[in-house]
Amino acid sequence: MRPSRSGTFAKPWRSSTGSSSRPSMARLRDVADVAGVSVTTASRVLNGADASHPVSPEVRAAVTAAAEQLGYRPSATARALKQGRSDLIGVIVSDILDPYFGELTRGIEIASAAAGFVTVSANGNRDPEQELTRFRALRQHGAAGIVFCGSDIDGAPGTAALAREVNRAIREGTRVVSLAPRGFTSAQIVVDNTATSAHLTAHLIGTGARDIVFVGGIPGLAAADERISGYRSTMYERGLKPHVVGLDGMNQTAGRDVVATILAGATTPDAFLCTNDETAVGAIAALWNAGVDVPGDVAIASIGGTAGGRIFDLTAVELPLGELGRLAVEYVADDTDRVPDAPVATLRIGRTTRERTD
Amino acid sequence: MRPSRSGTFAKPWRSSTGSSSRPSMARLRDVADVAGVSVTTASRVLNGADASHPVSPEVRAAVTAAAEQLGYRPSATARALKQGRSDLIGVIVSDILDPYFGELTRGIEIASAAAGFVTVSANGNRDPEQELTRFRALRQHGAAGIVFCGSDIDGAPGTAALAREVNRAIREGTRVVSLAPRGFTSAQIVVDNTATSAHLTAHLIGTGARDIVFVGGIPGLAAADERISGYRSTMYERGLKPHVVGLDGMNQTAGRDVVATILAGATTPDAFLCTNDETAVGAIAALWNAGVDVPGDVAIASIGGTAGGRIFDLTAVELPLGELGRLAVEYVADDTDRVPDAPVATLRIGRTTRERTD
DNA sequence: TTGTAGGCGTTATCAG
DNA sequence: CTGATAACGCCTACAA
Repeated sequence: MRPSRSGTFAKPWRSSTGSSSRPSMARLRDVADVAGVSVTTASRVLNGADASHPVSPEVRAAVTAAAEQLGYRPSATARALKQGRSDLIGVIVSDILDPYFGELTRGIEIASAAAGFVTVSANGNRDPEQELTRFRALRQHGAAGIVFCGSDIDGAPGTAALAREVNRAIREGTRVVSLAPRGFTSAQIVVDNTATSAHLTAHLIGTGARDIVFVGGIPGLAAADERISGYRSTMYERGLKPHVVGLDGMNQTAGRDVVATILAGATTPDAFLCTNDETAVGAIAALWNAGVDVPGDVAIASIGGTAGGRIFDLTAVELPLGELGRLAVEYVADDTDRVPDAPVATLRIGRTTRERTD
Repeated sequence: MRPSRSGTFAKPWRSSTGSSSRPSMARLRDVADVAGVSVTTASRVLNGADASHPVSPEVRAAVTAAAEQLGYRPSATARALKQGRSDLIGVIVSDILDPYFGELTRGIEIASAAAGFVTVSANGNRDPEQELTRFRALRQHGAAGIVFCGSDIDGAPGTAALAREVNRAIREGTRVVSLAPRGFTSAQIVVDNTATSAHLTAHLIGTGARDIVFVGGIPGLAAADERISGYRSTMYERGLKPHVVGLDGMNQTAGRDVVATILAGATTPDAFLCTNDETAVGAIAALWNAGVDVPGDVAIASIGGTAGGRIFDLTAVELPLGELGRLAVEYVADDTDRVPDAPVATLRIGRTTRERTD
C-alpha cells in the first residue's frame, strides 16, 4: 500500500472545490484514490476472485472500506462496453396487462437472478413495430439475451421487418429465444398448442358437451391459430361442428363481449373453450353478469395456467409457465446451441365443467 | 468524400480474413469506412441535425447507405457511457402479475416513447431486497429516471437499506419518482388514498350498507394502511363499526380466501370494500363459487381502476393510472425539481352495488 | 464542409 | 503481489 495521494490531485478535473455542487457517483478511480492503490488493484478486489492476481489482506480491506464509504457502484455501462455484453436479460411481452406473460417473466427472473443476470421487461403490445423498438433498445444496450414471450402476427405490418432485424441480430451473436411460435430463426421453446387444444376439446366432449364454442384469438397469431386448429380437427373427428368466435382479441374484454353477445341470442352452447385464461375470465364475467349457471347451464374451460384461472377454479390446460421461463434462461446462459425441449402441459379439472359422464 | 480506404486497412484488428467467423455488430467506424468518411462525419449524419456542422448531400447519402447496408445500430452502451446517462426509464413494480402496475407502466411507456426514452420494467415483488437489486441495476445502467409504482412496507427487513440507497442515488443526481407513498426522499406523485377510501365508504353507506367489511392489505404497506384509515374514520363518523380482514395480501388469492371464509360463517355483511381491484376480483370469485347474489345479497366495491374491475362492472374508485404514469415521465424528463400535482380519482358506479336509497 | 484527438469507467494485458 | 496502459464505441471540442 503506497501513501495516499493528496486530495488535490485525487480528482483533478472534478470540482471538489465547488462547495455547493452535488456529489456525483463514485468511480473505481475514486475508490482507488481513497484506498491509496491503483485502479487495477481496486478492480481486482471488487471483482471478487482472480486466482492469478492475489491481493494482500490489508489492501483488500482498504479497498473494501473505501468502496463502502463512498457508496461505490460499478458502472454497468462501462462494464458492458468493455466486455461486449451486459448483465441484462430482456423480455419482450405481448401484453403487459396479461398475467400469463407475468408468470413467464417471473420464471425468467428467478432463473436469471440465480445465474447473475438482471431481468428487465418491455411491452411489445402485440404491435410488431413496438416489438422492434424494444428489441433494438435491448440489443443496443448489450443484453445478454432477449426472450420473446408471445407469438407474432403473420402478415401484420412490421412483422417482416422485425423478423429481419431479429435474424440479423442472431447472426451477429445476440442470444434470442422465443416461448411462442415466431416467424424468425431464433431458438423456440414452445408447448404444442395444437395437441394441447385437441386434448382439452376431447375432454369437454367426454363430459358430454357437444355444442362447444371456441372463444378468442387473433387471425394470424400463430399460438392462437394452432389452438383453433387443434379444436377444429378434434371436433370434426367426433362428427361435431366447430364454431369459433371472438377473433378480435386475447384479453378479458374480447372474451366478455363475445360471450355476452352469444348469451343474448336464442340458444346457449354446452361449453365455451377459451383460447386463454384472460378470455375465460371475460367469459365468466359475462356469464356472471347474465346470471347464467356454470357449469349447470354452460361449461367453461381454457388454455392457460395463470393464478387468475385457478381463482375461479377453472378447468384448464395449465402450461408450465415458470418452467418455460427457466428454460429460456438456460438457453441464453448456455453457450452451446442446444435448445431445451419444451415441457408438457397438464389438465386441471375445476368446477367450471361437469364431471365426465362416461 | 475522400477515396475509400482499402478493405485490408478498414478493420485492421477484425478478422475479415477468418471466413467462418460470424459477423459482429457494425460500429460507427465500419460505417465510416464503407462510406469513405471519418467517424465524425458519420456520427453527424446519423445523429441527425447539427446546425453548426452541415454535411454535403452526397456524403450524407453515402453514410446513410452504408449504415443501412451494414445494419448499423449505435451502441446504447457506448453512448450512455459517453453522455453519463442512457435513454432508459426504469419502472420498479411491486407485483408483475397485478395489472394495476401494468396500467401505470403503460402510461409511463407512452409518455416515455414520446420523449425519446425506452421504458423497461423490473419486478420488485414486494420485497425490499429485490427492489434494491433492481434499483441498483437500473441505476448502474445509467437510467435517465427510475419510477417506483407501489409503496414500501414500513419496518420490513431491507426497507431501510433500500431507502438509504435511493436517497444516496437522488443526491448523486438520479431522477427518482414514486407513484405511491414511500419512505425515501424522492418526488412522489400520489393520489390521496385516505380521502379516496373515505369517499367510497361514504358512498356505500349512502346505498344503505351498514355492515361493511374492508378486504385486503399488508400491514405497514402505506397505501393500504391509508385506505384502511380512510375507511375506519368514515365508519366511526357514521357510528358504524369497522371490520378489516385479509391483511395478508393485495392479490386475488388473498381476496378470495378471506371472503370464502367469511361466507362460511354465520352472517354475511352488507358489503365488501376491497383495497384494490385484484382483491375484489378474488372476492367475486369466492361469491361466484358460493352462488351468492351480487348485489342482492352483498355489494362489492374497490379502489382501483384496472380493466379487470370494469369487466365485472365493479363499483370502484378509479385511479387515473395512465395519467400518473405520464406525470412520472414529465417529472423525470423535466430538469427542474417541480413535482406535478397528483390528479384526482373518480367514482365509477357499476352493478356490484345497489342504487342509492336516499 | 470535414477530420483529429481525447476521454467517459471499466477490464485485460503486460511489466515490474 | 501491484501498476501503468491500452482498448471497448461513441461524442465533441478544437482544428483545418
